[in-house]
Amino acid sequence: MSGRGRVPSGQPTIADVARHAGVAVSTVSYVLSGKRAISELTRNRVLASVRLLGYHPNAGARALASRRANVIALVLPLRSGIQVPVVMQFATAVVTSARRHDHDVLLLTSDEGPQGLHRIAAGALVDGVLVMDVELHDVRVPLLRGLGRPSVLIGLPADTDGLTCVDLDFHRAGQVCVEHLAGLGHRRIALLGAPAAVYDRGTGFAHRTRAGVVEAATRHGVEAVTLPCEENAAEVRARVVELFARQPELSGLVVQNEAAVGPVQATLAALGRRVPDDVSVVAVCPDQFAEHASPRLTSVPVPAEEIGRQAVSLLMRKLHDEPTPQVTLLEPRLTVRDSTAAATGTPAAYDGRAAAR
Amino acid sequence: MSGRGRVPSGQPTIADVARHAGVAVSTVSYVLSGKRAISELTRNRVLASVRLLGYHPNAGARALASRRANVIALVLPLRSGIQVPVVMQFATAVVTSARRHDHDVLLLTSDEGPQGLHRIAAGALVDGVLVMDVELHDVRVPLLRGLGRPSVLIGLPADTDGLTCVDLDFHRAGQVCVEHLAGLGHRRIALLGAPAAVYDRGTGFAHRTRAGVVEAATRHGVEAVTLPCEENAAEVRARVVELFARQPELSGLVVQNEAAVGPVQATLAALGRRVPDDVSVVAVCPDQFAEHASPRLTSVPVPAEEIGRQAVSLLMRKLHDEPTPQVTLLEPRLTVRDSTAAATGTPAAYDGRAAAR
DNA sequence: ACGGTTTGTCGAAGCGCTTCGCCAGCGTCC
DNA sequence: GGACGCTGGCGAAGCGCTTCGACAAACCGT
Repeated sequence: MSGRGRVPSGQPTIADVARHAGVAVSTVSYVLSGKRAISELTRNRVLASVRLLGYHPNAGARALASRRANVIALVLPLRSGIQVPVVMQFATAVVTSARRHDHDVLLLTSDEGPQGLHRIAAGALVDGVLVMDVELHDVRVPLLRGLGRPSVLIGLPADTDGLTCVDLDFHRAGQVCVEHLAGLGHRRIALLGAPAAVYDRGTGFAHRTRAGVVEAATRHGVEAVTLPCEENAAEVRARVVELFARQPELSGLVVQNEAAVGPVQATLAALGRRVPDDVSVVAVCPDQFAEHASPRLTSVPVPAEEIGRQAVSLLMRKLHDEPTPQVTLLEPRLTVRDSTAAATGTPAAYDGRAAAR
Repeated sequence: MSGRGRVPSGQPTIADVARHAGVAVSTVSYVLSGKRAISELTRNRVLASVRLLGYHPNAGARALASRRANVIALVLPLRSGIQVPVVMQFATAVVTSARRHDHDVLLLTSDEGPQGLHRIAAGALVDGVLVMDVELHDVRVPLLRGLGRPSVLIGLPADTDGLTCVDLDFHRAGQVCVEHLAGLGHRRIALLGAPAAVYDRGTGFAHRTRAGVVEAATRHGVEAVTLPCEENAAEVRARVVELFARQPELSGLVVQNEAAVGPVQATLAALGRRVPDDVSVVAVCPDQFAEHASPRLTSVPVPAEEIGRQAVSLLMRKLHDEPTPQVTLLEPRLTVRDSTAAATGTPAAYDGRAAAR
């Protein structure tokens, strides 16, 4: 009379495997998790049954019983001024790394905002959270602190206390670009940066790069101008023209704006300035992009893949209650290609007080 | 003596809510799901307790009991020749729509391959699957057919039997571009397409666009050349130069390759061909991209957002066992901007047998 | 030969939720 | 006024898994 009979799911359960292998359910569980010693003989019988029946543990049941979902959340930005290909690279690196740690990735967009994070975490849908594109004073930071689940940030907020953050060392990246140009003898350079909105909302990487550029320029006695730059061709052209109007002797350009790279090259060509003969260009952009430009660009790539991998492994460490550093900054590396060359300008152009500006 | 005492999770459970509201657990459940009538009075008491305690249902428990995870999988490509920004737009549209249907999105990359899909589906981690970038003879298609979970494909495989597919009508898109150019009087045009690899692996959109272009050209008595095109600037330049070598009278260009658009414009400028005075250019690319180019490009955008929304709502329909059409093709729309204009070439150039080729 | 470990396995108690069946109380209709 | 149908609510049985404690059996040293 008890036949309440819900339809069986179709998928074999751990009980089916146990029955088929002639062991207890718990034994199957221990074989699969390896949390207790099981004899070779039993293990093999169980594994054979698993394969034969095509058994896959039910994720919900597992999560419920073990209090671990084996899923992490990835919060991606979808705003303007975002380097789309970098985000994609990053996302795929995260998914791939997470899989290596036997986790899946739940995708969230920033626009669901803080309460999205809360919902996910409180509902135990995910064990931890990866947040990308963190701003200096990000509203999500306080939330993350009290989330009750481990999290790792990509990017550096102003106050990193109690957090775990990973990012490229953009300050150093700015320096590296300048040092490269300075080493080639360039004495008047400019940084063509991200759109103004990106600076305005306090996005760390833009500010840090600019600071690095300015600092290194000062240190090397190089005159440096920094300018934000929108992402449309006309605007880029205007900015470049403006730069050369302000400083005709300009011979080095650092471009941290993927969308601007093409237009910059076009504009320089139109102005009759050859790259790298008259103007050297260093870009902060993905390697692939730099390779495909013409001439191939000397660049400092954002190592999205490595940041992704690092972020995941830091998060895994936190999930296992292991200690993690608060801040992990990756060393930038500059790849020299065909867009930079030694300065040819008259040395007189460098009058010794260039660093003053 | 029963105090086996696992640590309580910290999060309030449905039992806590029930106790606090002075009702049965099932009543709380019914209030929250709305699956049975509950009096206004009780409902309000329960909802108040929910808010007060900050209750969020446990996703795992819910999935286990209801056999629905309220999660869908999104399989994204990470191969070359992929229009990255389109993919991103698409992904965010999917996440946003899914949230509107009270679902979350699990991100998979194609490289985990078929067994990744199987793992996810068999483990009941997701209720349904969205697969992007489907090829004509995609290995995943047979798998999807036997997956036991609903799925929706973005893109059109050769055989759509028993499937549900959404895509832009690329064949029509090809036609629309040609019709626009033909309408402006252009009689010799070319399609600069995706990288050769994309055609080789049988990616539907590339083939369909090309077919549409060829078909419409034939129909309108326009001479059309189609050429694949790699994504680096030097290669693009070579292709464009080649095109004009083969056909000096060329006055219309359809570009279906986002990365090529910039270099195409640069090359045309270098060849002394003005856009749109000498050559009209139509691009198949995101609107944003077309807006940011200079001159602004007449374009047929891939409506990633709408495809994403459609895909999600089709999947939801399948999850509720409602019937869905096998193929949903979205009508392309062409936006005229500044890169196309009436042909100025000598009418003599059109000798009446142009359609022959 | 006998306590004491170790090793391998089992049974059962949940994890937090949904859903089914049941029933008390009411208004309704001949 | 008794049979009937609704409404609103309750209790309990799972969903499929993990994990704890128990416990035979094998193995040890003495």
